[in-house]
Amino acid sequence: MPTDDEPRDFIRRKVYEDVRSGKHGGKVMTRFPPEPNGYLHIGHAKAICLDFGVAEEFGGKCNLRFDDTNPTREETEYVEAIKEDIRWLGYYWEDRLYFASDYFGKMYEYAERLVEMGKAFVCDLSPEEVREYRGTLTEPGRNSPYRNRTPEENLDLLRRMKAGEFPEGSRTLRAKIDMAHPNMNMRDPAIYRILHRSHHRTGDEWCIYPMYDYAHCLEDSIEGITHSLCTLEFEDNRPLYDWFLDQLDVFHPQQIEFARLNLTYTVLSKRKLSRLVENGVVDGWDDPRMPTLSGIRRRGYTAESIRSFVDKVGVAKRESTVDVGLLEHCVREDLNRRATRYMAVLDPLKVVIEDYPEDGEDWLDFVNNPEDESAGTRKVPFSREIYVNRKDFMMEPPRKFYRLSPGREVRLRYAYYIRCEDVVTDREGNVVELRCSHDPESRGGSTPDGRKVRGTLHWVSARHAVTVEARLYDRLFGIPNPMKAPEGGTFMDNLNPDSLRVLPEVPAEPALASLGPEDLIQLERIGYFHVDPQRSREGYPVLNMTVALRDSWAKIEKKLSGHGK
RNA sequence: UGGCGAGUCGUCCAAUGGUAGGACAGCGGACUCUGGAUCCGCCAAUCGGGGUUCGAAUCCCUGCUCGCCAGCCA
Repeated sequence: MPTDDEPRDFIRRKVYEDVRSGKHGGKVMTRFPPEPNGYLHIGHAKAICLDFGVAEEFGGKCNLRFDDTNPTREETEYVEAIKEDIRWLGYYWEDRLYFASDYFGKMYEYAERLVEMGKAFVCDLSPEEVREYRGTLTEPGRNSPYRNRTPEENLDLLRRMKAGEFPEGSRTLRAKIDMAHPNMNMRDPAIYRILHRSHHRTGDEWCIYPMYDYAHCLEDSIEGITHSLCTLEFEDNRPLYDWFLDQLDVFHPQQIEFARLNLTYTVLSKRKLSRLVENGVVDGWDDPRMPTLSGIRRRGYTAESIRSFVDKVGVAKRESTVDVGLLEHCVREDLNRRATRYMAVLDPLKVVIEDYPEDGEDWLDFVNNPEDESAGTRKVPFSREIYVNRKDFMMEPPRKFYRLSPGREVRLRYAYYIRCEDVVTDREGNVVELRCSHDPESRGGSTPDGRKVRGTLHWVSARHAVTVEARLYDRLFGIPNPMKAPEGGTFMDNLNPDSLRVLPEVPAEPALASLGPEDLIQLERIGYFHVDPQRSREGYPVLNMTVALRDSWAKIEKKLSGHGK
């Protein structure tokens, strides 16, 4: 329980006050209630961190409960994937794994009770008729002609519904509230519908299934949930949540709503995400470009960075869209601390050190992680022919360009100072090779004379290089709000065509060949990468770019070209 | 023209009658063997109009804007 500082948001403040005032004996119990019909995404991470976090902070517990009340769309496959995602995020439900379907019996008993109390009735209206009778936002609805059936008749009908005597969709059990209520949810909402479907857990035991509003409040009540946290769109459902619990006179949790997470350059809805998968825009639910937890994980995001992100985003009731840049900041922050540094050259340009012995070789000390001294050093091979990045050379450098150009001296990271003596071009004038000299005094990366060299380049010894694959990812959508579609278009029209670039033959230092699966690394001066557990093969790691390093040269470059024109 | 909810720097979150603060982004600088990291600084906001008060982002009135709700989905 937070001691010195005040609760961080309105939910924690409410819980804090309830605990202090002794409500529920000062106990806190929450739940994370996913429907097992799809994969979890970063938006769910916010809910998970809130549900589990609040419980943890106030000495309570959080249940994992699958809200499986609709057999037409739920599957066991999702149950396992969801459990894995939550575990990965670092939250534990211990032995508190529940299913709404565990309570079907109890819920049915309660339904009979409502019928006996005259608070629910069996309605024979068709779905179309129900819609007509419901009225509109501005006009009241009309009572169902079946609304006045006696409790005895209703009970008999309900039992026969349960026994499977009626076809799917022919009848419903409805709450008897008020067809003129300004809140549509209170206009005699359905409690049970007939569905002759096998359920992933209860099989064919049931052919009537409870609706969300009826089921959810009872699930919470049965589990003794004190604070039932959900998103804003359920605000209108709260009166109904309370109504059922009041009628039944059972333990009454409090539902509290908060704004769901939205992200720029991203879509976060199962429907839209599945459209990306179905249309082959991405490789699957765990494509590293997907905002699903499995995708993000494969991309190389750490659980810690997600939790830190959720923490920074905060919780409120205002609908908002968080800059995806904040997420990127959070991974960089975490990865900077923990990623081992390596060198690889994405766009190689050959450099020959002319005054270096033909078959010479040198193993130089490379700092594994400047942020973590305990990570130590390793040896990296150097030789006469190396690769540097093509963009680190310019024939005619603009102002403030500190890298290689004719006659210019730069440092090779942890190796030598080299000077560009000559440039080899092909017929079209393309630079194909650089001829350089080196200063033997500069071995390791500095000279006794203390001379200043501004540019430091990463490099790979050609003779020693191993080959890796690099997969460079960019935002899936090209504009901040993908939903802002052109006339007659959809969010699919806003896809970024360059969201994936594959470089199958990247020369890299030898150490990269022996990376373990799921290693988190930094390729110096490029970005953070994650060894793809599915695509990598022995000796040929496939590196997913998690996020690029901040690139202030790119900014300067942009500004220079902007002013130049 | 029904009900519910929300409006604070570009973005996200604080301040709950007493100096509008933090984070990200942006801009400038220092430092640096990653143009990374780090450090310092700067820019930048209370939806409008009335009112109450010594004092209002906060309370009252009024207007405006945005979101959600008419599944036998959750």
